[in-house]
Parts: sequence; C-alpha cells; structure tokens
Amino acid sequence: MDTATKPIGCLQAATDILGDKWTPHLLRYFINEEIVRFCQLQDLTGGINPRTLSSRLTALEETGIIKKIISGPGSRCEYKLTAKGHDLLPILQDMEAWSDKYAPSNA
Amino acid sequence: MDTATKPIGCLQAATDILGDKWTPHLLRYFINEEIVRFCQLQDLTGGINPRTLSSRLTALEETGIIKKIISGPGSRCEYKLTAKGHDLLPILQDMEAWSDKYAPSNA
DNA sequence: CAGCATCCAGAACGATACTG
DNA sequence: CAGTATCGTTCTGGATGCTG
Repeated sequence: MDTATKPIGCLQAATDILGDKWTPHLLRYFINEEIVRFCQLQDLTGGINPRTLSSRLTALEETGIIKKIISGPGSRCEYKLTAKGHDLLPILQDMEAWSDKYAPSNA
Repeated sequence: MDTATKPIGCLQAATDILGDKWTPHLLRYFINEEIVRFCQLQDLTGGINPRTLSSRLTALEETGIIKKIISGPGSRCEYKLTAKGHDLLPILQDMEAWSDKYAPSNA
C-alpha cells in the first residue's frame, strides 16, 4: 500500500467505530456517566434493539474502547471506557459542536 | 423530544455525514487539495464506484459541506469545501490521529 | 438483568455498461 | 470528463420471543 497515492486507512479505525448507527450516541452517554449498564443504554436510546446494542457493545469491547465489568449478582454488569475510549470523547464533543453549529434544530 | 432523557440528535448531523463508507476519506483529500475533481477522487480512492461517488458528492453538496463549481468546457467541474466543510477537517484530523495512535498498522 | 436466536425489510454498495 | 442506469449481493438493523 503506497502512502503517496493512497494515504487512507488511517481514518479507518475511527470510522469503523463511529460509522455504525448507534455507536456515537452510545459513546456519548459515557461523557457524563462514566459507568453505564445495558438496560440504561436501552433506556437512554429510547429502546434500541438488544441485538444491536449487544453487537455494538461487543465491537466496542473488542476494539478496546470499553471494558465490561461483571458486578454483583443477577447478571448485573457494567461498562466503562478505557483510555482509548476516553480519547474518543473530545472527538464526539467536536462532532456535537459542529452539528450544533450547523444544524441546530436538526430534525 | 425531551432533552433530559434523550439528549441525542445533536450528534446526528455529523454522524450522518461521517458514517457513510467513503465520505470521511473523500473529505480527507480536501485537507491538502482544496479543490478536487471527480476523476481525481475516483483515482485517489482507488476506483470508487462512480455511482457511489456521485451520491456522496451530492449528499455533501446538499448538506452544504462542499460546493460544486462548473469550470471550463468538456464537463469539467470542481468541488471545494465550504466554511461548514472546513470546520469538519479538524475533526477528521483528530479521528486520524486517534486511529493512528491506537491502530497504527491498522489492516 | 443481560443477552441470544430467528426472521426479515430495506439500505448500501459494487460491477458493468451507457450517455450528455 | 462527469456522471446516470440497471442489476444483484451483501450487510445492517428492527421486531419479536426466549434463555441463563
């Protein structure tokens, strides 16, 4: 892969994650929450399909953006950001600022 | 829509654009080029489907991120970023930096 | 509570060929 | 050069119901 004519690929890792339908929104919740649970996300998103949520969470865990923590009885578990995930937050916030600036009442 | 429980929607505008498969890469070329042509993009991307490229360009134009400029004879035309589009570049660069930091030799 | 399984509608994208 | 037309495939994600 020649970097001269094809300097892409660099963006790939970020777009792979942020390009999925729910992921940016999901990640957004970590800005204020730090630790989030499955059912919380279902709730916050207004009823995301558990299948979708599960797959997003799995992908995020596999790419090392979040970490799953089994906590307590009754299948209670929590998700929190890793350092890698934390570094994503400023980008999310910039995206949000941009959206807000150019599409304030975005339908 | 209640902003308390559903503070989303803000990210939407950005993710709608950056979520498409080629768009971030396409935009990336504007960092160095300023003015880009259809065939250049086809070339730079390594042969993106013209149908796809066309639809991306149309979408970008409709959201006011790029501007199409008919220039010269022979269907020659060019695309350049608007102010709105320019404001997207830092985000792209951050995404690139992030990708580079956490997935250097990203396959 | 935290998922997984199955089924399915529709969007996204590539290949290829053709036009103003 | 800058697209459009057509076709087909693949991938995504929603609905719904079940399980550890």
